[in-house]
Amino acid sequence: MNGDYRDQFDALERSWQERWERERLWSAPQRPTGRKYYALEMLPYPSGRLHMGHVRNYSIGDAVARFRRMRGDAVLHPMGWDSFGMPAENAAIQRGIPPAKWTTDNIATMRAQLRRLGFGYDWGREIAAHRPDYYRWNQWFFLRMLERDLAYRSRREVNWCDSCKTVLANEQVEGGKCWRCDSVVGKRELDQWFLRISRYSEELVAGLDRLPAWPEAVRSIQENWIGRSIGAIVRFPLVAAGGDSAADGIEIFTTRLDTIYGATFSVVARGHPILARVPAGSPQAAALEELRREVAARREQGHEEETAKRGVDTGLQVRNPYSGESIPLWAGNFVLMGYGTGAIMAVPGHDERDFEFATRYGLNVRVVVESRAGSGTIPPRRDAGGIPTAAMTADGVLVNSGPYNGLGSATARARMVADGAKDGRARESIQYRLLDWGISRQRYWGTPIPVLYCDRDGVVPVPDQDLPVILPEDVPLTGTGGSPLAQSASFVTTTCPRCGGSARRETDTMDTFIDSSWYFYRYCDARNTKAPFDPAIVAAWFPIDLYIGGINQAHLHLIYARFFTRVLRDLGLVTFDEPVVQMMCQGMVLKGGTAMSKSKGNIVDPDELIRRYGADTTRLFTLFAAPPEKDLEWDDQGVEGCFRFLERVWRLFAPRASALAAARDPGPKDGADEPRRAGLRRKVHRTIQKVTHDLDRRLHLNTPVSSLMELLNETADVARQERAGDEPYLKEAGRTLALLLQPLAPHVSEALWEGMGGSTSVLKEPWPEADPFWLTEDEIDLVVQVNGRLRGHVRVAKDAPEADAVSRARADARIATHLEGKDLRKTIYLPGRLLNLVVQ
RNA sequence: GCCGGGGUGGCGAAACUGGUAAACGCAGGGGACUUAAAAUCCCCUGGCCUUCGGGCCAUCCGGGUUCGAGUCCCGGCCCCGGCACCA
Repeated sequence: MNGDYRDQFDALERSWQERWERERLWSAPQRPTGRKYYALEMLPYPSGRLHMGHVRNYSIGDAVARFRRMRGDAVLHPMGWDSFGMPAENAAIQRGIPPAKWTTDNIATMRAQLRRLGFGYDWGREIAAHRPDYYRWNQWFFLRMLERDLAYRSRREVNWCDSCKTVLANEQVEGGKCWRCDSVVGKRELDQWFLRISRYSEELVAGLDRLPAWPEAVRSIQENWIGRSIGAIVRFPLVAAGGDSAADGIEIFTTRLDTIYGATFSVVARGHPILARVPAGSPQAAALEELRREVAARREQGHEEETAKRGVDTGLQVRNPYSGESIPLWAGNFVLMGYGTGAIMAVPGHDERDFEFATRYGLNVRVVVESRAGSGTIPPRRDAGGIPTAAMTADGVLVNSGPYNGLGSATARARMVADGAKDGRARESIQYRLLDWGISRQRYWGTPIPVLYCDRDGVVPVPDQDLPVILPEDVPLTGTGGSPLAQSASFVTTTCPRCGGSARRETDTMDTFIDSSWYFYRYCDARNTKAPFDPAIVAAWFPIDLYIGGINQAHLHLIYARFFTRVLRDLGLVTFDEPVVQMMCQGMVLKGGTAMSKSKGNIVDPDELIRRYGADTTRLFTLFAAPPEKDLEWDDQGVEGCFRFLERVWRLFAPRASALAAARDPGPKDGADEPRRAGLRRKVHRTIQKVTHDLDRRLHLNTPVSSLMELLNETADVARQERAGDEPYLKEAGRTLALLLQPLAPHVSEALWEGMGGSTSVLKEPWPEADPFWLTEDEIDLVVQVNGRLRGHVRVAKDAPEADAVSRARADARIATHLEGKDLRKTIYLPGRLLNLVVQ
């Protein structure tokens, strides 16, 4: 250990990386015995090269993994590749590189980058989604879901990205645009495979309350996304020509049953089955057809829903089962077939949308809820003729509501649904915004969906023993649309396992979010060829103690992962509901105030940083510059600062390393009577305490770096005036620094440790423990306040009686001036901390 | 509009459960070393006033609770994120 840090960090880092791998230090046991820790970071898509977001994510995870390792936990810290997806296919289309080659080349590059950063992964558990030994289990899970009616085929309107030529799940449409290519998403009606995530809506939303160590933002996003509404379904019978209630009718969903006496019309979605009752050839039928055509055309082009509400009077009438009144039935563009029952009762007096619609078409507005006196809600605004000019949407007191007059809204809702339930008019209902997960993709680079179509037997699942259905390689990729697999005759043509006749394979592939919905289980038992994993091994490693990734996955991957876990539970493969105990969402890495991107030209290249400063500096800066969950503004000079810190560590300890290695360790209370040595020892032990607390309980990674900088500064102060006999104390400081640095700058940590006599990797050393003796002092500087304002300090014993502290304070000249001529009314005394003198 | 998260020096940020606001770092200023520069090392750096002892004002704004509030409560402003014809 000598020479300049600058000249040797590269060789030093590489040699320790080799040593970690040679000694297999990150190889986790097949099954942990004793305390375990599963540290997981979101697996990367192999896009080509690592970006700073990856570096930040993985630096945080590696710091925690190294810390836990030194604390003695069996640590599982795996890495893998989310390697199915469209960029690979686009590379093939644009540059003629086979997707598999593009993908494996990128993986090789990025794996080398991860190694060069020194991240401690158990590479023996590496997985890649595009490999048949992984995706066969996607197929296996799909078949299990098919058996349980959790996977089903349905024709419905789906999101269509015309640029990506594929269907998108709702979760993958952001603000009406494709999450991947940002082009406008339209609607198409297609036959698709769906996973019945809606069966778990209630569980998924209720389970959020049992995730206290998840960020509030993630829970809130998921809650909004699932969108639970409590209300009632009410049956409105159709009014027959003669005025009687007909046998059929419509069901509406409402959260405001208390306003039902104000329903002056009803509106159904343009695809509602009741519209079959509109007489063919009637003017209403023609108008309806016109509405459908217009809306469909606009939607296909990606104009989501129009802002203007439009509708057609169907000429049909339905009967309000509470008031008995007959009201007109309309079809409207703003009612969605996919939510609730596809039909609403319209209460324009108390609902803004209904009011807008009623105003446009001159329909009646009736007030049935008045604001409660003194409630602070605004009463319905009315024009001179007493006609409301806006909807009053707040709860209040019922009027014009027959037997329910005078009741509060909440009471009325409860009573009305109970009354309705008795005679079948209404029933309580909870609706969710969350729709089933459409997983069919008309693309090549994904998991083949393991079903086939037989003319005789219909949809036939591929038998388990025929898995995996291998993704064929002889497929022309043109990007012109349609499922590429349909072009491979040898793939499509097969025989039906039931009748032996000819059959066609499904040519769509699975959404790649399937791949990442269960990969964290596979890590536990990554080479299992008989099953996706051994439940006993998963039981030993789970749950994931800490999962780190971007918050942009909150309503995507993080919901799918929770859904899959529940499916696995129902399959008997796991015994818990939630896979992740603690979730951390790291902030973005910005430069110049915006996210790094090629188009903005503000990219910082990890390789360049490693070349100039090394992995330790790169990691240290990403940890130091901001707390993990906040966005990090890149600062080239800040990076220099972190490099300087490591240089200073080196300069302080390298020249004296062998002397310190030879020095004895200080005894428990050695140096206690010498202020500079005692001061240094106190700093050492306080630093241990602070760093441990921040890493263990708070997961703050920026403050430990600060603490270690402080320790270095104080050690340097002592060393500057070094005296004979200081070696044991400098040794303690240096060795402690080496140990505490391991999670943050592991290579320097190892070199320091070795230089000062360590014979093994720091990873095998126990995490240091603070000695309580050095955490307290007998005499302390007591803070003295007068009326809550700092006026000075007095030196007293740490447990001095109050009277002593007060008399010492009075004796202080400065404090005394603030007490002069005033009465001491009260004293607040916290021994060892603070004295507040309240005077008047 | 609804839901969530935030506003602390020139900048990134500290401040554990209410107890010395601004630790640590960056930038800036001054000094040492040097023929010089770089590097390194040391000191200073929230604002205003000062008789150089210190005093006053400061954590988005306005109130409140408290001996004491960046931290707790009420009201408001601004920024960021999510959802948004969801009945």
